[in-house]
Amino acid sequence: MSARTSDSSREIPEATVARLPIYLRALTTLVEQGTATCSSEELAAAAGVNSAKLRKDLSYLGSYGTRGVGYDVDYLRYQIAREIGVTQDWPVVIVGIGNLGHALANFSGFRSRGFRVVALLDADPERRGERVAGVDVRDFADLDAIVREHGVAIGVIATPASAAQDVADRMVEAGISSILNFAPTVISVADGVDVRKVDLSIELQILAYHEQRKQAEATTRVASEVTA
Amino acid sequence: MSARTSDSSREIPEATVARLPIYLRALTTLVEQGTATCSSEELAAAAGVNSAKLRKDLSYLGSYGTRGVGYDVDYLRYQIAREIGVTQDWPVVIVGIGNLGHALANFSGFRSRGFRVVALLDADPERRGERVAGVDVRDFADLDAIVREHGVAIGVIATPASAAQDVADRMVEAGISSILNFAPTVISVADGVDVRKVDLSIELQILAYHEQRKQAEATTRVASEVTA
DNA sequence: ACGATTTTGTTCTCCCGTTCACAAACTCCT
DNA sequence: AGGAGTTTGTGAACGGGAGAACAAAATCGT
Ligand SMILES: NC(=O)c1ccc[n+]([C@@H]2O[C@H](COP(=O)([O-])OP(=O)(O)OC[C@H]3O[C@@H](n4cnc5c(N)ncnc54)[C@H](O)[C@@H]3O)[C@@H](O)[C@H]2O)c1
Ligand SMILES: NC(=O)c1ccc[n+]([C@@H]2O[C@H](COP(=O)([O-])OP(=O)(O)OC[C@H]3O[C@@H](n4cnc5c(N)ncnc54)[C@H](O)[C@@H]3O)[C@@H](O)[C@H]2O)c1
Repeated sequence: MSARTSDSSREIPEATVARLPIYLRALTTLVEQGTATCSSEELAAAAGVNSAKLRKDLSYLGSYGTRGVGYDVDYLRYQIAREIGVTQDWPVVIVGIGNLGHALANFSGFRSRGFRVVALLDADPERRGERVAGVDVRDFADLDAIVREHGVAIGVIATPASAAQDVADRMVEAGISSILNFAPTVISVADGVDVRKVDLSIELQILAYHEQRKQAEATTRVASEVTA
Repeated sequence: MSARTSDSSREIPEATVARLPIYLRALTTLVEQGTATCSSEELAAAAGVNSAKLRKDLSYLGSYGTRGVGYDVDYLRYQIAREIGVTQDWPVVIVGIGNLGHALANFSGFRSRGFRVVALLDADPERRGERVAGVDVRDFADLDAIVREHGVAIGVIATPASAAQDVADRMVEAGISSILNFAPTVISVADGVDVRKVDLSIELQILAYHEQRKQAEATTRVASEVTA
């Protein structure tokens, strides 16, 4: 028997995967408000998307709604959490405990959303011994042991850009196969390793581009009104 | 004469706009290394994209390369910077000076990439008087005055999610028209205002999804090898 | 029991973005 | 000068995602 497609064979489009966490969050808010059911229209509004898109996204997971009624908030929330994989807890290591690393280590959203910081690592001996949010800062050289011990699959890079590629290489070597990179540099990894980046400067520059356009637009409008 | 399209009328696709900052960074690195010219192949490799895509992206800005030679690194860098709008300096305000706000205020990448933090604002009186990276933490109520004084167009939200929508509303009211939101919540704004979000939890959850897939895949592969 | 009403799940169409492939344009060497 | 070699800029084909629109399925009221 050929197991060509895996048993949970539904292939979920990347664009949909990126939105599932948003739906999950919106549903969690609804649960906290005591809402039992909601329509695709309501949930879409809460998530800031088109309702047709929401329904299509959910249809990739299965048929969890009831026509004429809507979705059971708690049930749908569980189904999405299961699909994403956050019903289990993911151990995470953070490398580079400077300004940003401290903020990340203190970030409560990790724990509450299915992630657990099992180690904080830094190359600088000065940093060590410090305790951030209940976790000791340890030597970067301990990476292998920690990954093996906790079965860590996800690593966060918060070092300067110059160190990011090296850290990524060491992570992959240690067995990590998903990396979230905060350093402003492109890192390359072997096939099968996922890298996502969070880049403040890029986001600001995108905003600046549109801002410039808006301002140019406003200027030419005024100019043309004057000449009219 | 109808000024239907603005004078710099080239409409740059959103996907391209999002990549221009990456090219800009790669070019800056090349300049620092003393490289005078580079081919689309080299630059694409540095930026982590396909070279055909790079060339098409650059073609929206104009024809700045030389066939058979490549691109003049410094010239192209300037052209991209101008197109994005980072040849001028953009004043920025950060609201919510907690863990993350401190890290952002200390982030050197702001200054070096065409942005200047002109104010740090917090609603908590306890925070005030503190000086972070040479800027005083001030009352959130001062927002209007600061925006007017410095002509601020870009605002960064680093408050808890519960305050984000309110902060966004106040920002827009004050005249800000581009917002970078770090709070894990959807904020809605009037037409003409751009919002971009940076969301750590979402990024981690996307990684978790793929990680789960990889692990399931590995398990079924082992299983089928055993039965084979 | 049955029609009116609501809301999902899905099909169909359009558009944007990616990639291939190649002619045009430039350099360099003889 | 001219041909060989390189590299850009772009036309064309292709794939995936967004949104409109609607049939199917459920509830509710009578
Ligand atoms: N601070 C921010 O708000 C912010 C925002 C966006 C991006 N970033 C990026 O995040 C990264 C970290 O920023 P930061 O402000 O925290 O910098 P930082 O200098 O305060 O901290 C960097 C830390 O990484 C450690 N480090 C350096 N090399 C290392 C290595 N090879 N292995 C392990 N640890 C190593 C250093 O000892 C230091 O503690 C930078 O790349 C920065 O550009 C920061
Ligand atoms: N710490 C992180 O690494 C991290 C990562 C991702 C996202 N976030 C998000 O960023 C936000 C800030 O995180 P944090 O860890 O810095 O939280 P924090 O509680 O340390 O800081 C929040 C700050 O916002 C201020 N504030 C609250 N309401 C305000 C208002 N109405 N106007 C102005 N200021 C107000 C508070 O006084 C406080 O100083 C949160 O939404 C968090 O979920 C944080």
